[in-house]
Amino acid sequence: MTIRDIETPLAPPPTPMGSKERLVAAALSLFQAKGYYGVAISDILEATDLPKGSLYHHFPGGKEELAIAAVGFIADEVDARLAAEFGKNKRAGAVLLELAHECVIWLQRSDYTKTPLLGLLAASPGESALTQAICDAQKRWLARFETALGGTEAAHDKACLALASLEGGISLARMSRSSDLLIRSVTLAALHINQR
Amino acid sequence: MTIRDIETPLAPPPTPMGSKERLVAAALSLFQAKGYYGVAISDILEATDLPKGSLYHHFPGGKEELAIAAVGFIADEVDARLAAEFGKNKRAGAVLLELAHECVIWLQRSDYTKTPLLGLLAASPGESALTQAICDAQKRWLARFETALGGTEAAHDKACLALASLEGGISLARMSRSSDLLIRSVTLAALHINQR
DNA sequence: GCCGCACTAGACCGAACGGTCTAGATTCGC
DNA sequence: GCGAATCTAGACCGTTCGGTCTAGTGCGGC
Repeated sequence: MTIRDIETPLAPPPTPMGSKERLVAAALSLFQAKGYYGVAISDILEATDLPKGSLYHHFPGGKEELAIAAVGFIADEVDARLAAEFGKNKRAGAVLLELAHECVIWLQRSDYTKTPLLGLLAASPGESALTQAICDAQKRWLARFETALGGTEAAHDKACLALASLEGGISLARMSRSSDLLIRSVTLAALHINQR
Repeated sequence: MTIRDIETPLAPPPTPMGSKERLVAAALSLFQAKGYYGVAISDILEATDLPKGSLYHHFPGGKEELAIAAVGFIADEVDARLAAEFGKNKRAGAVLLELAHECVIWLQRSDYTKTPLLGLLAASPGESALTQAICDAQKRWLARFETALGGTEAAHDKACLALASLEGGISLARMSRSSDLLIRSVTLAALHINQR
């Protein structure tokens, strides 16, 4: 695993990443693969080829602060993506499908080791700031779907189904090492969401 | 955390559990809360009040073998439950809802620290026997839904949606510390599944 | 030139990790 | 009653963990 394996979903970095950005990118990638406890600081340092001093300079809060930054990064990334897609007046089901297809690509690229969104990061210390950050990210994504679907009570339900089928589908896909189950569950969910 | 906090979903143990069963039960409960890497052997021993010698006597393969046993336990438990429910000729949507409601109870009982099914255990060493065991469990549950839904291609799709919405919904619920999102996504999925 | 600051570099620390091993207790067939 | 098998008990081991700390490096303004 080197820093080159880590790609931001859209917009490959035009400027060479600084140490801080590289740490966040590597941390995100590793956490998505093995969860919070499964990743050692030394793993992250190895992936970035940076010494310990750099990490604790940029993230005095250590592992948890870095993890929170990683969550914030992916949260922003996906949120911006959702905003852009919905801005084109796309139907919610179509946006969900698009997001799912991108997740499939990530899954395949990582040989089904990485969980694209936040799934595995949920294996984190309970009641911590990290858990809160993950929760916030999910709330933001949920809200995007909800407002795009009209903001009604039914829209809320549909948004829940969208996100749940996506996260759940990713989990099933990663375990079975095949994107099939993810595609199936998400397309069916998209179908239902697009109905009025 | 004591052994008393751990409850099998149905059938509270009539006979006092032996050391081996207690280890499996405690391990399952802890793994569901913090994932594979998040649980130390010492945590399990503390929860069961058993010495290390006992663990390595019953599970010479150590942590991973114990985790596999825990996965097998919950897999059988849920599988048997599904078989029983489907045996009553219940509609798949109704069975899904029932399972979800049981998950809600577990979530609430654990104050949203435990992930009822296998979600968090997915944070496990890739390519291991443990990952395989998790995958097998999910395959079995999926097959139950699939055959109950008629065994067609559409049935397969619906089964995927059922499991994905359940696992995904659990994840959302745990993070938000509220069963609301789980209920919403699962009821919507159940609705769709019951349609022909 | 040179001072100050942001950052790199990695030795070092105590604690906790998973796992091994030997000694003792208990239970069982006979 | 007794010996073997099963299980409990916990000291012990080497490794790795997250985190601290001091020394050094490079680059900016002045």
